[in-house]
Amino acid sequence: MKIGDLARETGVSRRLLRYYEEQGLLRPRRLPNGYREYTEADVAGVRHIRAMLAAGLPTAVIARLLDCVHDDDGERMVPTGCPGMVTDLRHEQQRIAAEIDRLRTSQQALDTMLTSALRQRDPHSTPASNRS
DNA sequence: TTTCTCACA
DNA sequence: TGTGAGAA
Repeated sequence: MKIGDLARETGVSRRLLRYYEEQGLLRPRRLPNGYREYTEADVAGVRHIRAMLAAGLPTAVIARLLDCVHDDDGERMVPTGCPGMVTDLRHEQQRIAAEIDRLRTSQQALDTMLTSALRQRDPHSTPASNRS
């Protein structure tokens, strides 16, 4: 199928499908006219890519992990196990945990600034309620 | 319709 | 990570 067909079937824009190829996530073969030719397997492939992106994985990692996953009769993405896969996932999990810590620190700093700014404006107001 | 590239958020 | 525009 051509890029427009895959875009329709997956709901992912043609532009984005080209971007995924550029990142090494998809490897369509080329027709003599230079057009990309995709297979049915690429439909599942795009679903897997979307799922991994949603999990916060960067494209470089997804490129490695994509071959370590297969499709469970129609719907689910199932890990088949690859050397290094668990290591990669653990590493990403740690990276995300660190990122959350960093964001928490930012949030705390902003809360402090906001509280003090509000006190300047109205010294009698109660502290800002923090959603944390 | 599709390709690629440059620029940009 | 993802998009828009322009030219072929």
